[in-house]
Amino acid sequence: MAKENFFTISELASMFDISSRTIRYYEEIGMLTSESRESLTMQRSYTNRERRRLKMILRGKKLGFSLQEIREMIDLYESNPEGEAEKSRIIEFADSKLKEIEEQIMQLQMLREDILTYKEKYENTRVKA
Amino acid sequence: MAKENFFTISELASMFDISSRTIRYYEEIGMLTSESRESLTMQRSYTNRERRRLKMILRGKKLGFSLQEIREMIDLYESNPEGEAEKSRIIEFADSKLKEIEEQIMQLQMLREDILTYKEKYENTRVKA
DNA sequence: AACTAAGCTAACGTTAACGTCAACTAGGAG
DNA sequence: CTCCTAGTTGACGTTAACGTTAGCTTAGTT
Repeated sequence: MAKENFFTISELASMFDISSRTIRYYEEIGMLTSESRESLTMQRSYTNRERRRLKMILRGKKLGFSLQEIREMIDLYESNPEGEAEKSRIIEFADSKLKEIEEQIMQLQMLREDILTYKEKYENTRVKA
Repeated sequence: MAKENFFTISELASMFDISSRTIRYYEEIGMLTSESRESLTMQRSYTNRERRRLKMILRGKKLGFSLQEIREMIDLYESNPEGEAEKSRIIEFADSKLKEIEEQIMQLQMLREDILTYKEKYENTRVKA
């Protein structure tokens, strides 16, 4: 019943308004994997799975994280902890990321307040001439 | 009555745990200005004014903005609009930045939720062996 | 058959944001 | 006076994240 959703590289690229080169680069550094290539044409093809992964990557970028940091967060999503040690290591990592994110949210809210303040200052300012 | 607060470059650097080179670089690209140099020794000196500016710059960086974007936002704080046209241009810029920031906050909150979800998933997972 | 569009690999180019290093100077400590 | 520390100006080096170009293949069109 699964819809046969396969995308070419340029289709996937235009979905997110990025270049094909960017997608190949993400694969190059192991952040994205293409389905097993058609062994004849060597063309990459993507499914919704990769589309979601790419979406996560781009969200991370918009938030100011490096590709390396994003990779670690995605690994978090996909990791399957073997043993209690790894499990708690993962949970610790998640907690530290959560703290970081909450701090970032706070800072953004402060920045927002600052800009609002200055904006209002201008709005109430009589302009010369 | 103003306290005589003058900092050397390395003092200012260590306040924020950055290098002197970074501060010189910010001056190089015109994001930071040092007080009129001692014309003899050519040494830079900074006041609380520059300290605040630097703090804003570093906050912007932590939030993922480029130095160029940060410069524009700081210009916003310091601009003194000449004429109605510029005034409304500035207000429009502020509004667009505010939208961007609010969007970013939303995305961060979603990311936070995602990580929380995955974290709980792991916490409730029995680990093999 | 000839052409065009889309994809591929390999490799070099580019920009932002500094790091690093060399060669110099000014100000104290001993 | 000598040495050490901290500062200065170039200028070249570095890394992440792609952009760009060349040379090749395959698939579909006229």
